[in-house]
Amino acid sequence: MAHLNGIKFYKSYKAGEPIVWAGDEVDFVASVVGGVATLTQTMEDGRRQMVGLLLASDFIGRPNRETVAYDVTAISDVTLCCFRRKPFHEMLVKTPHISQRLLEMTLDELDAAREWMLILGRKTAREKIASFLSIIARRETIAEGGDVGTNVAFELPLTREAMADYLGLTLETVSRQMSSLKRDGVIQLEGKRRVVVPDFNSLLNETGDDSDGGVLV
Amino acid sequence: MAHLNGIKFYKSYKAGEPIVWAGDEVDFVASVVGGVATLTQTMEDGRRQMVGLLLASDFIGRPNRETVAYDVTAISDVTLCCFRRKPFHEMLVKTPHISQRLLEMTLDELDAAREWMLILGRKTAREKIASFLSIIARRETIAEGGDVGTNVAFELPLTREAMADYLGLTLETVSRQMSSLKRDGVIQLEGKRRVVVPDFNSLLNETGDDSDGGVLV
DNA sequence: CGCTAGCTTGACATTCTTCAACCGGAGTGG
DNA sequence: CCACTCCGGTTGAAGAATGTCAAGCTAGCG
Repeated sequence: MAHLNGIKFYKSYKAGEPIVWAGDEVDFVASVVGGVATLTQTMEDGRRQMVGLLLASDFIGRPNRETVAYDVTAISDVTLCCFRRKPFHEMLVKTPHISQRLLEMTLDELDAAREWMLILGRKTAREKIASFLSIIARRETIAEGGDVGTNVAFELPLTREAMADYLGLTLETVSRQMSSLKRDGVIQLEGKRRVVVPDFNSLLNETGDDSDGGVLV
Repeated sequence: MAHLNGIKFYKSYKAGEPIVWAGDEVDFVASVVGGVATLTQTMEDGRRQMVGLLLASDFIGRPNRETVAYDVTAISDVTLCCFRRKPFHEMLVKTPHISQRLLEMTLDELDAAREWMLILGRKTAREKIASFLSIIARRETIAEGGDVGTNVAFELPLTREAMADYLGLTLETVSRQMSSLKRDGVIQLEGKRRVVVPDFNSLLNETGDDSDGGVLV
């Protein structure tokens, strides 16, 4: 573990700055220290789908691959803790503990991707927004070591457009559904970005997910 | 590796048979030997999204988890090679090589899931079908050690309904788009399940993906 | 003070779903 | 042997959800 410290270095990016483009060769892997970054795929005609939302402690890159498959973009000011790929990979081979940890993290991401697939493939626009909000609420409050009680408030890390790319919607639809949830008293907005959830369960009811299965671990 | 053989056993399932239900406790992990199985998520009201399509050599289960997060269903006659979870997990700890291999496989699955997310979130029905067909064509022909030349033919492992669950569509839309691709000469159908692709590039053109980026590794 | 970026809202167009009818082949039982 | 039925699939017509285009709003900033 101490050896890990020997090969690490930090990089910072301003909000909006690209970190790497799909197809780029990158000689490091990294872990997010602070800020928010996104993984996105773009089609020729400009349609875009977010495929990863990276918050603190999330991992970027494949130990074994030289190139990156997705655009990685800093969406707020971001700091990365980077490791040169080669020494990192060697260490991975020597330190089974780390590769097991990495496996666990990857399996978690895979689970998240699969939940995301359900959202993209089968949920209505309103359910998509509600699901997104509850996911963010969970991640934010868990990051703060808090519990998801009845009264939750948090800051959206994404613009409406980025939310649209996350959810496979247009930004107009996102905006309309946010307004609709607000009209119906499910959420309150303080400014454009701060969301207050007076009753978290009523938000969960809007997600379309198995109700009260969410004991909120 | 020899030790692995000591703890393995085989199980078989008939087409249509459930292998495990989401939430079940399962004391083994497994690898698909033959046949096709699916991972699906179901919402209360019956909406269903496939989140994994398991062909030969694909892996089922999490080394560290007792319960399973998705419904696993045999969609053709399936044979699994199973390992009791505990000994498997112990072996994972002792044999770093295996956990690295598993990490690679999981990262591949994550990449596949992300490609899938683009399909679900941003592609039109026609593009979804074309993408699905080209994915299956690749997997089938690669499995047979073949190359994806100009003239490709393969058997669909899924019913129209299962394709719909894969692509986030209704089965009617799947059927219509299959007919449309056939009318336009992109594919030919022999019976309901066998697909002939006279010109693979023209199928790729319909996927919406970056053209000719697909050098078909 | 006016501009711009991010957002909201409206009117209209499009895509996909929903509901319904129908088709054909494979079993199945009388 | 022949109707019958069931399953998977196809097709049509109508409706709903979401996308598209366009206008306008607000806050922050040069």
